[in-house]
Amino acid sequence: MAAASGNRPESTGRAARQENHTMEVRTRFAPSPTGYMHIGNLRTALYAWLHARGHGGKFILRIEDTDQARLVEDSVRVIYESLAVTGLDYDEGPDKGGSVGPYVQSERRHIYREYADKLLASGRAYRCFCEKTEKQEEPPQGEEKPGGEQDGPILGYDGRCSRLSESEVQANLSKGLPFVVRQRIDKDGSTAFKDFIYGDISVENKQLDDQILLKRDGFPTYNFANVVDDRLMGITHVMRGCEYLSSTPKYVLLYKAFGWDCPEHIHLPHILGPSGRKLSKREGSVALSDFLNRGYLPEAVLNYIALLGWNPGTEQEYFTREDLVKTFDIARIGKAPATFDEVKLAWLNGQHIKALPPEKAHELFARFYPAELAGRTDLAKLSAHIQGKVEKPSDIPQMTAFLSKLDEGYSAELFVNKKNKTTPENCLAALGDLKALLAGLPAWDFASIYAAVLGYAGEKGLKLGAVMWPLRIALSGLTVTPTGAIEIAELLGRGESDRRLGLAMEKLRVPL
RNA sequence: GCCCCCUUCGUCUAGCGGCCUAGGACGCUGCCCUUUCAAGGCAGAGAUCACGGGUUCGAAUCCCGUAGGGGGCGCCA
Repeated sequence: MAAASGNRPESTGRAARQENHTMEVRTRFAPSPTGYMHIGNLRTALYAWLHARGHGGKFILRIEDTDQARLVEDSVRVIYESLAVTGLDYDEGPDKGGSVGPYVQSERRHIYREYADKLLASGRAYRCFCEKTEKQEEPPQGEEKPGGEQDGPILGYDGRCSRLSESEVQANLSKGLPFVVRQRIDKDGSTAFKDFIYGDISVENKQLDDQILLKRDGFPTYNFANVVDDRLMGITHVMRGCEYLSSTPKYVLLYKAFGWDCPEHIHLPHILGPSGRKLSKREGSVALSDFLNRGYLPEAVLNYIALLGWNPGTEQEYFTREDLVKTFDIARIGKAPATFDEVKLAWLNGQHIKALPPEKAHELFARFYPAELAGRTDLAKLSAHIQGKVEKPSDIPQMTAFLSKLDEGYSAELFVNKKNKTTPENCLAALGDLKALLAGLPAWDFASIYAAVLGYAGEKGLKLGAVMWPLRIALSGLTVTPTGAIEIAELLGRGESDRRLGLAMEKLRVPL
């Protein structure tokens, strides 16, 4: 106990957070099959996985498919693939088995019914025969709310069926009326729990609705299935987004109703999109596949999202998956939401690309080379040249377009550069000399071309940059290229290099 | 509307009462470099720690309030 704060609620500062090491750590990732892996969910999975792996515990995959209306075909496969590609391996799951299965909620309906019956028997739950009340649709975005007074839905269920007599219930039942099972919540007092990240959270019970446990179709709600499953599966640390923070007291009440101890609750701060709202599809990429398709490495994505809401307490930012396992600590998860910044992700991706063995980098880049480049240049060599500077492989087609086709309309003004003291005149002269020099070269490889250019610069008393500048532009039509000028010449080949040099000279003969 | 949570450079963050004239990273700017740009190395700009009160010899750090932001209030998860 942190005594520093006297008899005030305990500090939620990091030093005050202590872990319970008495039992084996079991964490779970419990996605619902939506058809794609949301980057925020992936972070939740990552943290849960890291915590299990870092403590020699078990990581469990559970599929939460209790919403029959929203089933998306093939979406469980997306979950498997996402976890596989990111290396978040699980010890128990639908396709792995385990002693507390099944691991798909739709296959556990008899279990939920059994537990709902227990609650019904003890009076902690009741049958509700009321009409279905669904959430009304939000008004379309950007539309004025007339009167300006109708924000938010009206507060919950009035609990009328909780007062039904036993005979009334039996009568309804024999009439075959459909019903849901609701949790009976005493509206007096308040319910508190201690979140590992956010500290003491307390909500007045009158704020809590008699939540539905079993739906009309017999499927459990998330609320109910979650509590039952986490308990039955022996989950010690429940990690999930903090949108559940204010409804957790309801879950706590459910644990109490069963006479169960609560697991450790670890609510994670949100990841925000550029607008400051929860990261969502409408403002850019949220699916893991979006990032993978653009050539982000799974490990870089993991590295980046790990840092969104967590930090190691050191200045290290580059982490392999194994580094993360060694370093990750739930005590260093923050409370404030974090904005997703693709620019920094790209930088980190560049760092991970640099660390790749050259074959692996080439394998990654190869997916992005335009077909027309394949026949013209040595792509493996190109990959080696650009490995140090590619951050986002999906940029490759645009970065390398000049190699397969020169944009001949580039402006001769590009040759003028103050720093290198280049003018159209001296560029023309240099290019003329170089063209002749290179044409006579016995071998066409980097070393030979470089030696020739270097020799020429020395002979003329020019800075190398002053020679490279016009050469680069002549060969590429660009002032910025992904590789050095010599590499370009080598990749282009003797004939094409010569042609481009000639073209540049023609351009330079026309006065600006 | 009611409830819960959050608030340090543009962004991710360090910070747990004196080490803070607030540190690091991305981005930005500049310099260095016998390949321009990039990469790499170095340097710099950038935060009156949301605001206002209090506690204290001393507060970014503790307390209270205000504002702003986010989330929840579904037979969705």
